[in-house]
Amino acid sequence: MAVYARIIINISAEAIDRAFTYRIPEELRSELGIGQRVEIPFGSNDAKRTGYVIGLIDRPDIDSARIKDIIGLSKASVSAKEEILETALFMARRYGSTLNAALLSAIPVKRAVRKNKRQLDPVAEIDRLSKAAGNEGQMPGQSISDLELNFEQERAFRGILSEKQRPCLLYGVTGSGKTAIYIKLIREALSRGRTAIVLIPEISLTYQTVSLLSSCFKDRISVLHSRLSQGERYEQYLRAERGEVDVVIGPRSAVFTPIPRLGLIIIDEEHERAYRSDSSPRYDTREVAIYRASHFGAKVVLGSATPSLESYHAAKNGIYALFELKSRAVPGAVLPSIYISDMRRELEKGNRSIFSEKLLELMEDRLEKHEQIMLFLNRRGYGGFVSCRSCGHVVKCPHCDVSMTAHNEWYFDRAQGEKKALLKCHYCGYEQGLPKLCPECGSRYIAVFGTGTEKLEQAVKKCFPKAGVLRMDGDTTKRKGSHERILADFAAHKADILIGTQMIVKGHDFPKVTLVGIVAADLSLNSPEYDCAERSFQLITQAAGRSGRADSPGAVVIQSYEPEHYAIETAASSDYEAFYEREMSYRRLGGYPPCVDMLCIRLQSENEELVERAASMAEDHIRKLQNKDLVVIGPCDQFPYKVNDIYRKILYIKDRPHDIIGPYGGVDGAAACMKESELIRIRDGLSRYINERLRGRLQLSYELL
DNA sequence: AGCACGCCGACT
DNA sequence: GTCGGCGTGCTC
Repeated sequence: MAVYARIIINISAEAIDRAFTYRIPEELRSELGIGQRVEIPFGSNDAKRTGYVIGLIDRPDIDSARIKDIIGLSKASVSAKEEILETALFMARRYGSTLNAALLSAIPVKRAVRKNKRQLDPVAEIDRLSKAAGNEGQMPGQSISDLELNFEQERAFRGILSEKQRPCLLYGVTGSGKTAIYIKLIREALSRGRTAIVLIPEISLTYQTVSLLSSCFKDRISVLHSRLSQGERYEQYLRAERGEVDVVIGPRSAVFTPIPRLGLIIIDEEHERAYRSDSSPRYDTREVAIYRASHFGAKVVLGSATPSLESYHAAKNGIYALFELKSRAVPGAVLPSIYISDMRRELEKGNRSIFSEKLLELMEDRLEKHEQIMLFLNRRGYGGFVSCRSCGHVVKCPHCDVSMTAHNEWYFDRAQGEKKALLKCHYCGYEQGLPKLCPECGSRYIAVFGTGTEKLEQAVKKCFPKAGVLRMDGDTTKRKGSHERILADFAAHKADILIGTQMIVKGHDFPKVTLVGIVAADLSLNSPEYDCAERSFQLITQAAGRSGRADSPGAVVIQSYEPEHYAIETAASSDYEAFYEREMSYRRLGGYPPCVDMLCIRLQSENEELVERAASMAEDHIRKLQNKDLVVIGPCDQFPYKVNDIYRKILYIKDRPHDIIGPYGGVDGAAACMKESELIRIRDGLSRYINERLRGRLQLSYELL
């Protein structure tokens, strides 16, 4: 019986980011196991701390006189299954976080469920919400009891089953019935006595999938909602651990569910950004899922209508197995006809409105036929920015390095005792009134430029006064339940036109929608990220995919000032393959992922001088490594440079371009080991180097792209 | 992270 | 002469 335990202390600091050895008291020796949470004395004053047991040993590995005794098991004892523990340790390695931070994100903290609060059964809750949204948990034309797959679906299903080793990428056009395949796969896993995890980018945006799955697997399912309290979440975690459920649905954190006999992980809408964690450890859920699955005998299925370049690239190189669905599942449903409106031409023709002639014409037609319309504009608020036409001054947020956005609401200016139009900062929420005079030059010619959803709504109401209009964006969905309310009303055809941002394009299925207008397709086309074309392509394709999902044919109008851009052209012709080729050649040329591995180091501090010095030190240090395979880019300002009075710098390090990529590229992950060790080397040296020279509040984080 | 040890400036 | 500044190093 082991006498000593290797323990990670619950402090997230690099300096103590390693295991410490403690003696296990006699009475604990039989019950103590790997993954358990214990209390231990730490430091010169023997402060009581918690820690996780990550290993058991018989002989001391240091001078035994220095070894202290474990105090006991922690009361908030959530013991991690070895599977979860190993996955966490992998994350620390791969993403350069501390071991403790990795454990914290993989293991929930025990919290009591508040008893006075009405306890919601998450499944019932989803059912209720999806009923409210008018989706009776059914896909049009397909009932659940006799889930029949068409030829393509059947072929993909069989193919995935017979793939024993590799992760499977299921690439199926919008409306092709990927969910039906998921259900069949889950049933198959259950029939073998195995369990499944279904990952979705965000519960509230995927009622469709959730309600369909929950009606199929009734009481053996657990849904991890973002609205669950920590206690409720913990309870679901325990249910899974005790083997009371067979299927867990949830956002990225659900990949850590300690469900026994895991046989299948499905990642729906695989390309979504939400699968990357935005705080340390900045893990990529897809990689974590693949790690867990491949080490513990489960299968991974990634599904998307617009696969990420990484995944498609991996599939093309045989690292993933590829399965395609090229047609829509509902008999008679076809992909929509797509029109591009060149807004420069519209201007030439004297059309200065928000709508192109084509869009206007089709809107009239649909309203007449009593069909529904969705208008997508990726900017909330009334307008874009506020600027002075006389001197060019732009009103900026005092706390962030971004322009303020005008809103169609009143703001009461207490200092001047008058009502003004509201200006909001979309990064920190700061509000102020629209100045009457330019604060810079005093001119009266201060005006709002650009168009947001509020202005679009105004324009629609003016053009079609009889049409029912709903708007769904960050501002109209702030209150709890308003999200569902809007969707339910639209599904019940209480409105003809739904205007909205990103959130209306994801996974909704409104059979009566036969027209989708993409009002400003190039809004995000020229943002400064290397993958902005990919994101635009995905957004346009997903938005277009909302049209004509049932048997009446749909249309899509894409409005753009840059219609010859390949992301728009290929999205319009629904040609993913062409987009992929163009985008890959650009990534190859520019040396961007997935053609190279890229490490992104973010530095932030309230002290501007500090970030700047730290950033140039970081650069200095990496250059000194003299590794010819590493290319340093930057440091440069992160966009926005300042958010909430915190200054942000970013540094990119590219690894030598190589063709075989992907973390678990090789079956044994040889490629990954090289990358991980390089990351650790950079990280270790880096923080020591910076800390030697600088003191003060500086945050460093790492992301691997 | 937190704490002790240690070596230089202005103070009861 | 001592109190206290925080730079440095260690924690099983």
